[in-house]
Amino acid sequence: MHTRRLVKRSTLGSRVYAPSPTGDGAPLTGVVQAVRQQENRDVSAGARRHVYTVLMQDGSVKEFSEDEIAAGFSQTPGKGPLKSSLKSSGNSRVDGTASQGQTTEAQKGEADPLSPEAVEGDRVADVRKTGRSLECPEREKDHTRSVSLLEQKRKVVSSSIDVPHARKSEEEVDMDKVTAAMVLTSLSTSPLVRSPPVKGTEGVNGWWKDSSVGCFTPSSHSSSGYWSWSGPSDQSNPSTPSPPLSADSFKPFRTAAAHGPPPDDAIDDQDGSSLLFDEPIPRKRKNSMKVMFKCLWKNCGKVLSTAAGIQRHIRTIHLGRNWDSDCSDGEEDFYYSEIKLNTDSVADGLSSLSPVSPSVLSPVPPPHNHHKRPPAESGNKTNGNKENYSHAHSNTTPLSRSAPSALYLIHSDHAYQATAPVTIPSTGSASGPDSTTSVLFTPTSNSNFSISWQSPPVTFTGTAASPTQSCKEQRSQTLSVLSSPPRASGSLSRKSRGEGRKCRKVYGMENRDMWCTACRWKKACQRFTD
DNA sequence: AGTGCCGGGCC
DNA sequence: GGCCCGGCACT
Ligand SMILES: [Zn+2]
Repeated sequence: MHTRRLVKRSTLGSRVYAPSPTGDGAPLTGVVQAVRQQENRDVSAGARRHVYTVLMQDGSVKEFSEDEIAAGFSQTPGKGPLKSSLKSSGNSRVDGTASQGQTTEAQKGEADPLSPEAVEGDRVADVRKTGRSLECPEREKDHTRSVSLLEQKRKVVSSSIDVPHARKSEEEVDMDKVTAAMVLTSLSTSPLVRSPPVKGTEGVNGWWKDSSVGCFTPSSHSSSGYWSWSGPSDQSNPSTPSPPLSADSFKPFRTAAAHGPPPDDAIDDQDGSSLLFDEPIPRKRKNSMKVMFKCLWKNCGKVLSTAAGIQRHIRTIHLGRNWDSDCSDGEEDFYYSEIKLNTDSVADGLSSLSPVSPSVLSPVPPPHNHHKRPPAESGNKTNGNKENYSHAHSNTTPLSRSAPSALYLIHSDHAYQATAPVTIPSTGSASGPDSTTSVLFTPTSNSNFSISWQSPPVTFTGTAASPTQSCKEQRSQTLSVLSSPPRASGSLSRKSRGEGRKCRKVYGMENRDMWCTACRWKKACQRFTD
């Protein structure tokens, strides 16, 4: 509704890049203090152009023409075709009509080649205007495209935020996210190395920090408590105590969803221009995710939709092997990672971003392989069991190696422990020590874990029937774990259902009275919590 | 089709 | 509150 975001107000207060006085070097940033319009049919812009009075970062005040500033913009670091998230939609104004002139126009001049699905630059200008550290990286987007469709939706600020100085292109950031995620996982889970400091990868750290502040802010908090919650514990969530919008909010690449502004509402608020409210969205538990696989090889951001594809890609392109699909030693696993995204819109963005161009900061590839970067070969031929946690498995680093696996084992173990003790109504199973029970409980589906603790990995040493699948699971788990900041720990983005059996299953409908009350009331089981 | 459980309604 | 259940996500 009343969305009115004022029409393109001037860009006063906006931060802009201006050509460096010396003519060449890096552009300086400054804040627009005033804007003047001049009649002067100049070249490009059409009838009029603006002159900006900019307060430079060094304190001086200068005037720049539209073009100059524009140039500054376009040379912004990343040249990413990134598209990302902005969800444009314009309710009432937003679209291009209104604001003609300004920065937008200039930008368009040079940035559109890449991403077709860009959003309108307008929006960008808008945001920028707030003066607050701008964030959304989507500076260069073409505006040409008929965004009309998009515009129909509500406009939401992108989830990715970018700090002006950050010199990375969006894609780089994306890659880094993935990479860092991996790093963090392996490290943080390692019993030996508990501290977060990821040494040697400060670059990664850097963005991680940045993005967590500006980009994602997963405000997930699900009242994971018992059904008799004692109030949602919003730990230190600075933002509004708003209702649990999305529990599944952060997928690494989740960008502004087609619906509300969930992930970044916090940001939005600060932005001061939160025009939209959350729509009704009655129950949003829907999860139409799409899985993509991204190559983590240095400077390669290839994204494919199938694991096989990406594996092949890595094997042939990066590892220099050429045999076919099926026989792999599993090494490729280390060089790609799975990413989930919901709906197509996002997918588009990713794909468009795949053609990476080597730029300043190169993403750090899977840290643990760090040394083994050069096309190594099947060093440890643990055999192609991709059933594993991609990394950590046949790895060289002792540390990382033990970490994740340990974690998983423990985890599963724990889970079983919880259930095992339960006395199953049916048989008395005369002498049924652990072995018996375990057998009993082993769920056929996610047997990866359980098996490993019980019997030698022989099981899957052979040829993994459906590697991708299990792989997938692993990864997703991994990702979700790390994508959530430490504090949000308790709440996973979702509660991967299934897992342990609950009262109903254990006791059966017949013995309903044996269920815990929660179960009886169709609430979250209290007896068998996962 | 079955399970787990959220959101709600009724008392 | 206790209790029940519609309905949905997920398997
Ligand atoms: Zn129960």
